[in-house]
Amino acid sequence: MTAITGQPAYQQIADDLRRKIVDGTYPVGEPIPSTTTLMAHYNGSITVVRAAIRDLQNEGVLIGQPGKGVYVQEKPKPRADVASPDVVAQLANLNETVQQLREQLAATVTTEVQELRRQVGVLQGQIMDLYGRMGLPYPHEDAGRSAGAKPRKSRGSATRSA
Amino acid sequence: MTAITGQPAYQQIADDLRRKIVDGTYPVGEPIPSTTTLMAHYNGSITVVRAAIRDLQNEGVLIGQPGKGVYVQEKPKPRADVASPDVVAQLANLNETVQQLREQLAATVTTEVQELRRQVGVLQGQIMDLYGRMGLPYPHEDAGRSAGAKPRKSRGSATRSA
DNA sequence: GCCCATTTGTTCGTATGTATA
DNA sequence: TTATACATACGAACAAATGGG
Repeated sequence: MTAITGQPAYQQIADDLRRKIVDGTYPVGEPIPSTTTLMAHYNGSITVVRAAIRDLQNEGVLIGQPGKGVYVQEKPKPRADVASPDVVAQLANLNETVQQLREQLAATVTTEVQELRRQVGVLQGQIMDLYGRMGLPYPHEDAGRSAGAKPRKSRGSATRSA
Repeated sequence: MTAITGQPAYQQIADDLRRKIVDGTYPVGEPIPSTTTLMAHYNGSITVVRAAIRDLQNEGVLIGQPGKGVYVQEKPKPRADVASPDVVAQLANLNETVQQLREQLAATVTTEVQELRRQVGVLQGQIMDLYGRMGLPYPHEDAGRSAGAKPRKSRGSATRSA
């Protein structure tokens, strides 16, 4: 269930729980699903689920009662003694998340897609070679596409993962 | 090292670290002992030591830097008012936005890349067929590069789609 | 009152990833 | 390359509290 956004799974779960608390999916004063249920829902281990719950408990959003459940706390956060990295931290976290998403998207495009394009170029070169050997003209299957007279050279070792 | 005071070991360790930070045993700006050292000092498992450190990190007292250490953080003690409903609503909105962005990006990228992969596979099959029909060897040495399968060594079940 | 299933809380151990030196 | 250190994640076990037979 947790995506591959570069963010830890337990933070993703914590954010999702936070959202569901704010929008009323988990009403104030009532318990959220049990740890076992959440494990099945997010398809995650007990570690990440409990880490997410513990974070929200430290923030004062949730409160656990052994033998019963984890309840949504009515009082928002009357924390004065310890600073309030709460909202600021969440905002910073979200900004960083967006940044990471963009970076990951760029990385995916620049690696996967470029590699695929390189392979297409190689294949086009091989096709032209075959048609040349057969003495046939290269059929420009697609209008407008000049069908690259020169396949991308891409000599030497391309991106290689040992 | 942790006594039998009815309090959890990780809280005792957290309190002890807090005390040592306040009294200057661990000065501001300098790192506390490593996790391994603290494990030996308190004669506790890595779990309780890391739980204590994590609590202090959530409180803003400590900050960890992977590869270096966990440093005592200077705390200006903002004591600001917390969590106006306006900010909460904005946070919820941002969380939802990020969630939707993740899904959209994942879907788009996967579909595009998968389509490219399929096309490459078709082309490769056709080329090999053509080379075979002509009785020519498939030029592996020239440029052909099979970059489809990446060896992954995922151990347990990490993220499955439910 | 007692047993039992459920649930949270704590603790143990371990593996892996990543950053730093 | 190697070693250290933090961060995340997996799994397991036990205790304590709760509630229903």
